[in-house]
Amino acid sequence: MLSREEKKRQTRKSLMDAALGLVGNGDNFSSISLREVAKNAGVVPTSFYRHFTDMEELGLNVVDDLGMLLRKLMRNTRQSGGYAESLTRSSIEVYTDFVCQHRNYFYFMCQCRTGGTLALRSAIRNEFKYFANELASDIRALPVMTEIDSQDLDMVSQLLVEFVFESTIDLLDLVDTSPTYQKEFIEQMVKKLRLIWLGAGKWRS
Amino acid sequence: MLSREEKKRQTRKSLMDAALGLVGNGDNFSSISLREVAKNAGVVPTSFYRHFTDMEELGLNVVDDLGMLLRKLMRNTRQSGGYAESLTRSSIEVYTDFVCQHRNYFYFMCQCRTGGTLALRSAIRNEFKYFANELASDIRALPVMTEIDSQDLDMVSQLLVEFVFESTIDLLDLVDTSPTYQKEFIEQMVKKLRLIWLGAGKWRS
DNA sequence: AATATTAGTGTACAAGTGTTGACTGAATCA
DNA sequence: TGATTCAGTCAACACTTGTACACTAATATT
Repeated sequence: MLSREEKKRQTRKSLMDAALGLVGNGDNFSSISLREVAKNAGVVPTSFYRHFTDMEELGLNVVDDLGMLLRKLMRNTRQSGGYAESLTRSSIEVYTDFVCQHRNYFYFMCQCRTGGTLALRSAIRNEFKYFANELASDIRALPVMTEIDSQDLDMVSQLLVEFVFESTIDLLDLVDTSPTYQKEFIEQMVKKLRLIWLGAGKWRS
Repeated sequence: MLSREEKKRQTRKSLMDAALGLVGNGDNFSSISLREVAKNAGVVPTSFYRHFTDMEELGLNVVDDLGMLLRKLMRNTRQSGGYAESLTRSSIEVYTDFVCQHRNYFYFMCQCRTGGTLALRSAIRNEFKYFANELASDIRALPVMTEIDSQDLDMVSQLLVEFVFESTIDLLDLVDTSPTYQKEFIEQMVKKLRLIWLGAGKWRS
C-alpha cells in the first residue's frame, strides 16, 4: 500500500513525464496546454494545481531533475573513467548514450534554453555554469593544463560545455532520421573537441 | 498610388513583422496564434490565408529573409574589411552589432533552431551550412590555413559558425539586463574564437 | 466600358484554453 | 474512534483558437 505522500509524488511524476512525452513527440513545451498534460497523465485538469501553479513551474522542476541525473552521471563516470589519453572520446560517448536514453529531457532542454520563459532560460544557464565549474576543477589536474591561469581555464570549460550542449539538438534530430548517425556524430564531435583542446594546450593569455 | 501587388507585399511584411514583434516581446513563436499575428498586423484573421497557409510557412519565409540580410552583410563586410590580423575581432563586432539591430529576427532564429517544427529546424540548419561554406572558402585563402585539408577546413568552419550562433541567445538575453554586456560578450567571444583558431592552426589529420 | 480577379471583411462555429469553487472519500492524525 | 487533511473529481465560466463561407470593392484585364 502506498502512502498518500508517495502517491502524490507519483502523479507529480506522471505530470512531468506527460509533458516530456509531448515534447518528445514534437510539440513545443511553450505551446503545450496544462489540460493536455493532465489528460496524458491520466488526471483531471484541475488536479494539476495540486502540484504546480504553472506550466513554467513544472518546467523548472524538469530542469532540476535532469540536473540531478546529470550530476549523478558525472560522479559515476569520474570514478570509473580515470583520466587517460582518450578522455575526450569516452566522455562524448557517455554523453551521447545518455542523451539518446533521455531523448525527451534533452529535447525539452534544447527547446527551453532558447525558447522557454526568462526564468527557465536562466535556470538552464545556471546548470551550465555548474557543469562548467565541475569540468574546470576536473581538467585543472590534467598535465596539459598546468600553465593556464584560472580565469582562462573557466573560459575553456565554458566553451566545452556550451559547445557540447548546443550540438545536442543535431544529435537528436539526425539520430531519428538515420540510426547510424550517432557514430558519425561522435566522430565529428571528437574531432571538434580535439581541436578546441589543442587550442587550449597552446593558449597563453 | 500603390499597385495591388505592392500592397499585398506590404501587408505580407506586416504579418511577418507582427510575428517577429511578438517573439521579440517574449512570446515563443510556436505558441503564437495566427489571430494575434493578424491583429497586430492590423488585418482580419482570415486575411492571413491570402499570404500564408500556416504559421509555419510564415516562419520559413522569415528564415529566408534573414538569410538574405545576412548574406548581404557578409558581402559588404568582405569588401570593406580586408583580411587583416584582427579579423576575428572585427567580424564578431560586426556580427554583434547586426544581432542587436535585428533582435527580433535572432530571437526567432534561436527559438526555432531548437523549438520550431522539423521543417523550420532543417531550414535553419541549411542556412548554417551555407554560411559555413562561405566561411570555408574565405579562410582557405588565409596564410595560417595552407596546410589543412579541405574536409577539416569544413569542420573548422562549421565549428565557428555553430559556436557563434549558439552564443547569440546569451547576447540577446544579457544585453537586455545590462547594456554594457555587449562589450564583455565581445571580449569573451574573441577569446574563445582565438582559442579555436589557435587549435585550427595546429591541426593535423 | 464591361468583365474578371482577388486582397481584405464579416459572421459563424465547433473545439480547446486557464481557472473558479464546491464536492468526495480515503489516508492521516488526535 | 472520531475529526481533519487534502489529492483528485466534477461542472461551469468566459475566452481564445483555427478555419469555412459568403461578401465587398478596388484593381487588373479584356
